[in-house]
Amino acid sequence: MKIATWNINSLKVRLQHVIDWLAMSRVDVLCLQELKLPDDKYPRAALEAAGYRSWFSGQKTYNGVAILVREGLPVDEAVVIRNIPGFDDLQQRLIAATIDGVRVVSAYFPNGQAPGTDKFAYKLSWLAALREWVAAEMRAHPQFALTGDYNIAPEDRDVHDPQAWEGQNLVSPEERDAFRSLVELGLVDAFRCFEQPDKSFSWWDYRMLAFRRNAGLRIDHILLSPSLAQCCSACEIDKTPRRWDQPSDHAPVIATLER
DNA sequence: ATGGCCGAGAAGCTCGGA
Repeated sequence: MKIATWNINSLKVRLQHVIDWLAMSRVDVLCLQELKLPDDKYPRAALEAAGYRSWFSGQKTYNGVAILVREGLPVDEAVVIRNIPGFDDLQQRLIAATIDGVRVVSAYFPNGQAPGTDKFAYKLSWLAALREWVAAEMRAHPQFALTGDYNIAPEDRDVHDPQAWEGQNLVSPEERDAFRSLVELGLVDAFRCFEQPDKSFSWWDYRMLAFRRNAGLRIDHILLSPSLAQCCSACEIDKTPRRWDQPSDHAPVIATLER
């Protein structure tokens, strides 16, 4: 089973990219973030024509997440969850589904703007609620994958210029502590299970020719429960669609599970 | 030189993103 996560920064603009990338990557599950469209504008039919069924939680203008599942894979409709249970939130940032026995989460973590702001406080409270829910969810689902745009670069090697970024949003100690607290639940960063090129990133600013200079951050992640980590044979960032015309600023991350 | 680029939605601008 191949699972991928991709922040597409508007599904309306990037629909053809998603369809083209599904055709070339042949992933079984694709988690999307930043749909930026309401449920009634979701392009369900076009994605079904491409061979994928969708579960989604949309929102006008901002946020919005989806899980695309290749036709033929069984999905337990009864246990699809939208948003973090018990965390009252108008922003649509999380959806979870059980696909062929694997609990998969597509999450769009808050950006946080800057340490000290209200948005940063919201990010930390969202992260705390996520941690509590994930702890319970892992007990119920031994095969568990937490994928998405974390908006956290967990270590300095995930940052193109750690000195310039020190203390800033996305790399601050509070955010990295929250990331570590997820790892302490037993989750494994699939990308770091394998040899990777230096300066591997998943996001590059649209400005300053950042992609050409590889001035990026690794903020999109696939964290796996121990039993899934054990059967993970590969994890990579696919920079191909970042080179296409009118790209998303993020590249997809793919994990391969031998199951 | 702390802005540059995008997308969305309301209007030729502001907000949010990371």
